Amino acid sequence: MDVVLVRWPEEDVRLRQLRETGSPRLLLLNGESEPPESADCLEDWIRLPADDRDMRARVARLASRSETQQPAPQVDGDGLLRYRGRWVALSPVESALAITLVDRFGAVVGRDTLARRAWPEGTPTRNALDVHMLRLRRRIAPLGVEVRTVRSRGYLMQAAQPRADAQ
Amino acid sequence: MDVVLVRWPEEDVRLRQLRETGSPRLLLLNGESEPPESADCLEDWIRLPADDRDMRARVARLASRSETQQPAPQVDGDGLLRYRGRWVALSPVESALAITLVDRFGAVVGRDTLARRAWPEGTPTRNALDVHMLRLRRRIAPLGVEVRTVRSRGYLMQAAQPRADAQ
DNA sequence: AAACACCGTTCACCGCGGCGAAACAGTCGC
DNA sequence: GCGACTGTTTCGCCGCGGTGAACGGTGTTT
Repeated sequence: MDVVLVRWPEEDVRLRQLRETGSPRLLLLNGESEPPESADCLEDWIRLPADDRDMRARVARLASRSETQQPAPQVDGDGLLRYRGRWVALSPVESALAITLVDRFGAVVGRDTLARRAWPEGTPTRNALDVHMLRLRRRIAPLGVEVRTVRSRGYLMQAAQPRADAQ
Repeated sequence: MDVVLVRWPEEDVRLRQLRETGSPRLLLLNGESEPPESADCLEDWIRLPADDRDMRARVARLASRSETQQPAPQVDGDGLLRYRGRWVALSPVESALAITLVDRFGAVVGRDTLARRAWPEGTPTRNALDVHMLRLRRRIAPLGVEVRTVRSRGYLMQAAQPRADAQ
């Protein structure tokens, strides 16, 4: 959803409308005006005159909040997994698995679901899925994407978490 | 909860700790630093030198948000306990216990209620519930959730209280 | 006050099964 | 023929659920 810029306090009527509809909005404070008191997470403000970078950063933050979703990777028609401007090539089996995982990014996908997508005719062996998952993991690691195992439930793809093993 | 002021980018180690614990924080940007990209509603930033009113306004807004936001954890259909954007996988028994506790987040749940939910056919031994509760406690601790004992009444799940002892 | 029963915590251990990972082998395309 | 892709076997770790036991705090009884 687009972030709306509102001059404040001049456009307070418009501001009230935006608050009701829940639109993300950035208030542009003129001169010595008092900052608004709203605690709404979709509202922010900046005092004019403002650094252009700062304004863009606040707009971007509001936009990111309004989407609520973390950005998911994409698998294009050529078997490339794209994420944050970078990509890696996937093999056919890995593509099928990645598409299924990306489709439910951040949520668990069952082993049976993955197996059906990758081998509609029937899984070759129980272990085949494990091995391909291992290969997929290693392939996508450089992009900052990881596949976590949820024991006896399935696998989950997400943005790589900062490792806590440095202790 | 008090709002913490963090110099940025100098104190990025401290910032990471605060993000993990979910403490509201205001980043003080030095000179020409780039604004941070976090979309977290409990994080805000301001560029130095700053108007004192503006700083107080942002601190007040963060404080207000941290008070109004007391989200309960959620147990999704795949046995993941989610809290503040992070999650841990629970075993089946732990899921049953966690669902019951989350259902009455902040209130006491009797041992018999928990036992019936986890073992509808009857508790295996007297000790089973205690052991699983111990395991659940340790599992959810990294999320900042704790289970407190109310003697002869039951257990209570809540956001982890800051420890009084040094760490 | 001492003894006791009750309740809860924590640890060590076992059996089972899911999953990870390496190594090897077969197939296909350039 | 070389490398990429795929499938299989094998080994072994570790998560999970359950049990017994030691330990400690609390309230009650004698």
